[in-house]
Amino acid sequence: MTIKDVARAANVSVATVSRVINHLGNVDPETEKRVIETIERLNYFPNHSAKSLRTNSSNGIGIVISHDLDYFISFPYFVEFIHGMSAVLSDLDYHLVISTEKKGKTDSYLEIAAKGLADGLILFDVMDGDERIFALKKFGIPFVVIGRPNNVGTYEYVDTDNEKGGFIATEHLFEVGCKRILFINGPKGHAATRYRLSGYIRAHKEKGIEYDERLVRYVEKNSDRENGYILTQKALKDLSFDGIFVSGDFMATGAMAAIEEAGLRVGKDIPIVGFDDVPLSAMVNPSLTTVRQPINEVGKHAAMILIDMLNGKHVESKVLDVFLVRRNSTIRE
Amino acid sequence: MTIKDVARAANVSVATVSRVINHLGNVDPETEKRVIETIERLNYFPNHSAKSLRTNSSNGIGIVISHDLDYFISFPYFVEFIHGMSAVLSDLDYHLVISTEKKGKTDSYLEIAAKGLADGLILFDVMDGDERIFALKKFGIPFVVIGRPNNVGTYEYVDTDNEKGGFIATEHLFEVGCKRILFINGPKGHAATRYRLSGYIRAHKEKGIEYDERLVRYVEKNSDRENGYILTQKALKDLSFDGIFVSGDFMATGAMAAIEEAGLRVGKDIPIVGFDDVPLSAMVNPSLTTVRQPINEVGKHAAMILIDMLNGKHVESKVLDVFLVRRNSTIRE
DNA sequence: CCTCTTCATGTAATCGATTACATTATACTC
DNA sequence: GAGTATAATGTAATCGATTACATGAAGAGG
Repeated sequence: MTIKDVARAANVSVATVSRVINHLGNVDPETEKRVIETIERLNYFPNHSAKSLRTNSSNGIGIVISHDLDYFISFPYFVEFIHGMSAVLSDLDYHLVISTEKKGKTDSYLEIAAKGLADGLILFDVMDGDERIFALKKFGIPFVVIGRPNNVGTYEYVDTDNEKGGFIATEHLFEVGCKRILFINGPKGHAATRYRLSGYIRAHKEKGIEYDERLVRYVEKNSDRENGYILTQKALKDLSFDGIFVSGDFMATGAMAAIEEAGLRVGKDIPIVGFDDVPLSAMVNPSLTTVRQPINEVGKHAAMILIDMLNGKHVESKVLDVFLVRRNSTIRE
Repeated sequence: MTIKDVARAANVSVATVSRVINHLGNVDPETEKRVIETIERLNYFPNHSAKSLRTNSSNGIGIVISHDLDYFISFPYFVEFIHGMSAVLSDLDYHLVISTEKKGKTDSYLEIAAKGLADGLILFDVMDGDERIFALKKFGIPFVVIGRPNNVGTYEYVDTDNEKGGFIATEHLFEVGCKRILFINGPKGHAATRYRLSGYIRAHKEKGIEYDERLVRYVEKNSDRENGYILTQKALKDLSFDGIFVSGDFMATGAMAAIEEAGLRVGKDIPIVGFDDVPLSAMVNPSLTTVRQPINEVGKHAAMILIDMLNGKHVESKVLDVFLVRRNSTIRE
């Protein structure tokens, strides 16, 4: 079933069919109607490869996922992100192309665009100094970064306001009476880790409390429950603190477990604030006060910005607001 | 950068370059070396659309996600599933194409294949009697179904052993002394719902306990915490039971909350078994005994079967084993 | 009634790969 | 050394769309 078949069946030329499909005008309403009917009757869909080849554009947006599952797990909202993107993409007749970084190969992200499988890329696991950004710019491949990594030159991005997140989490802990707040942060080298620390420090400044570097701990790699547990246990031995801000809800549940195991009560003795607001956070006991990020919106904006770039429009990076979800882990009563 | 540029630069014809790229042999080792070097020097990647157009195959596997987020949320392992698929796909040089069901349109799943964007589809939200299956067969589009819906003719599928899951969950509850087990099942019309019920019934038969239909409740639509809570509360009024099997861990946390609110203790008074083993399940208090499904493997097998189909190989549907993860929600002590 | 637009439509080149077929060179058989 | 198989390579058609350009008809203006 090709455009020729449709043309024949509708008794017009392929050019006319193409004009109808692409709404280019200059077609007699009568003819147009006949063509549309024929298209539907024959169940014709224009061949994507042919169109793509001819127009030199694929209408695909590429995502490359790293080979190890780690990052996936530490990005609990991946599905929500994809869904946010999808809504925009399908409205504009784009689709998502997902490729996986092959073992041993490191340039799948380039390949997907160079091949013409995607017109642009979304990068969502970029570390400070990531050299992929330079490669993409060198090859002139449009892309949008989720987050704001350092030392990678300039680029368009969509991020949540991690600085504010760090600030309101810390501020809230001050509000419920904490004085020395343990901060279990994400891995070094991530933009979010840096921004959340800034927020944490700013909250100290505004409160007039001196910032004690020793209270900030970084997870080695994965922000999972296990590491939250271990780091908290260690901190309990090392130093004194009266509240915890944990940069990730899975980690936070680990911290909660360590606190309770030490005979302390989460909330009453040690208030805890998490980050992310994963479904889990409402369900644990006590439920977890946490910072919620509009991940769905991140996906939406990333898609919109990228598509605007592809259409040569002026685009602006975006930082989306976050807010505190108050639950029981910070109630003293 | 096209195959012509490479041919010119390597001083051969496009045919020879193509032979090298596709490992078709009949190329002088000397020439081959020169061509490979040229390809790498020029950073050439064959145009996907051209190849796809000519060979009439896209190397894409399609997934269409429904427009509402509901299903997504009730499929907590979506990411794991995608990741399982991805590993296989990238090894075999396939990629994933994700499209979203457009508002008002209902044939995105057909379109994606008819356009030639994907060579085959994975369907993972098929209800009993879903008419998409018939359409796909009519158009000769290869596909693999996740799950085993009824009344949709024959098809290839990958599923987890939900019958066994229902059985071992129920059996375990009998083992810890339950006699009347409330079963909060998923929505009617889903294959998993049916199979889990069969397992539940079989466990009764083997134990010699009469199966009481009134103990089985179905959630209306979403297997979420809210509905688990509501159904359990209602059951507490309606009937007597001494254990609960909940067809989904999110729902199970709702059930746990309702039980505790009623002044009963989960485990000691009312043991509860869930299904899915989402990350949450290990973190709630008490931790949830549940049935674990190898979702990653489901993704892997779905990809393998579909690709085998595309290559005209003989394929066999697959049912993957499940197992019980024993935690504290079924400890009496 | 002749010229000039404008509209509706068609013809054919084109995008970048694959591949059937042709061609040449080389090696092998007897 | 003639005949033939085999290897290495090239030429050109092809996939299915888009689109520049050509064409003819109809309407406008004088």
